Amino acid sequence: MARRRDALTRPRVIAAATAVADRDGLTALTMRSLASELGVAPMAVYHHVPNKEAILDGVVDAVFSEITLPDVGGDWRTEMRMRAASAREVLRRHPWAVGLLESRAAPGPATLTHHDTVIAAFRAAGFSVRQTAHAMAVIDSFVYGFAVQEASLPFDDSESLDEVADGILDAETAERFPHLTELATVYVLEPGYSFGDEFDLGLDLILDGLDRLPRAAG
Amino acid sequence: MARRRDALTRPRVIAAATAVADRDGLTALTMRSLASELGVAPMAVYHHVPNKEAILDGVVDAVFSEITLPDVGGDWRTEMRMRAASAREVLRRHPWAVGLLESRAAPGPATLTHHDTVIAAFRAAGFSVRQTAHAMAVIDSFVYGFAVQEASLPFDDSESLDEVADGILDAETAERFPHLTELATVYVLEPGYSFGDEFDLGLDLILDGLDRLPRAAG
DNA sequence: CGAAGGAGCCGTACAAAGTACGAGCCCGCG
DNA sequence: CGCGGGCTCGTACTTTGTACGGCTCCTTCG
Repeated sequence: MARRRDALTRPRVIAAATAVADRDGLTALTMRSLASELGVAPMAVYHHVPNKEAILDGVVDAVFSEITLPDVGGDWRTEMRMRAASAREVLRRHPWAVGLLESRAAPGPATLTHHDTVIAAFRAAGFSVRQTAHAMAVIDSFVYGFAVQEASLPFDDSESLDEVADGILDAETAERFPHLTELATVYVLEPGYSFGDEFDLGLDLILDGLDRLPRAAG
Repeated sequence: MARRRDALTRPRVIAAATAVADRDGLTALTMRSLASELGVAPMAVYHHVPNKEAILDGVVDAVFSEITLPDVGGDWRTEMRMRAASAREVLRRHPWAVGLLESRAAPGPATLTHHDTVIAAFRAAGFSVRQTAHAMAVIDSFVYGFAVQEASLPFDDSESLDEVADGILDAETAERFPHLTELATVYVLEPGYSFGDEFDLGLDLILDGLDRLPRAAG
């Protein structure tokens, strides 16, 4: 099929789009920058993809494919903790992907595979269909929402957030938002704090809650 | 200050932007459509706002201001349930807002007020600073993530999702994703199902988990 | 009451981005 | 060796954000 060397393909287009978004941000991902990344003229891309929307769909699905799938039949808490951690890591590697999720209705094959496998893992652990739906809704909401918050953090985790705080927490602000200021100064701004740690705390809280549900088999 | 009648103001600009986004979607919110909504020439807007980014910042803050604040000193579970429900409802009214959250680093005054009040409510209920941070991280992640998922649903909740399902769940798909198909057919596609119900379930699970934390005073 | 000044508004124009259209090129097959 | 068609490209049109400078009308002060 590949007539000439290094022929363009849909996967190569998607991969290049991901690379550009990772490197320069989602807004920098234009048909022209993408073509440049591929070493090709802008219009060449359109023979492998109908439009930019399709590229974004493909990119989201590619991101999903990076998430490690749970082992069906393994301990569900272990597997789900692993999957959630992997999802968070992937979404941290591609922060722009979270914003894309919201606008994409049609899931791709990797996304469907992901969900199917997760459902299988829950069912194998004795969760009822209904419980599985509940469990996935909570966990996925938490993971996505956490990713949204991480993406909107103005610093790159444990970077000099003092500077950032200084910009926001001036004297007047501190007076108007005393509780926010307290939280920031006595906790968030302490050395060693990492918002990322909240992920494990929250996830454990949710997994504990799910563990408490009455279940058929263990 | 308002020299002529119906003078443009920053709040009016933000409100009009919100209206356009609600009515026609975020992509339809352009400087030109916004100006048209205001009955004004495109460039007129720039005398009240430095650029489009500032409008989006303002819109996000305006959305936050719509969320009902918790009553500091009230029962924290009741208050937080109410706040979360309000937040979800607001984000359902403005589905495009979720995607904006991710790209906006600088919080506006309404956003700061919101967070400050929530912190105050937790602290008043006996949560330590650290526990408050944990609690907010879980709850907010859940709420945002749930909103993301709701926004990406291809149907308007309890609309004819049979049609949508028919499009996705053809014979081949059903074979490749058996667990997904099972979940869909025996639960999601049953009459009376609403993804929104998962919100209350998940929220209760989280609030239960928070309730189990050792706390100073009630 | 009139002139000055500035605030608010607008018309024009340009750069960047998505993409339609049709021509050119190059490969494998006959 | 020639041909057909898939891949690529150049050009150009539309839409969007926004810089620049002019116009207009209210407010203020003499």
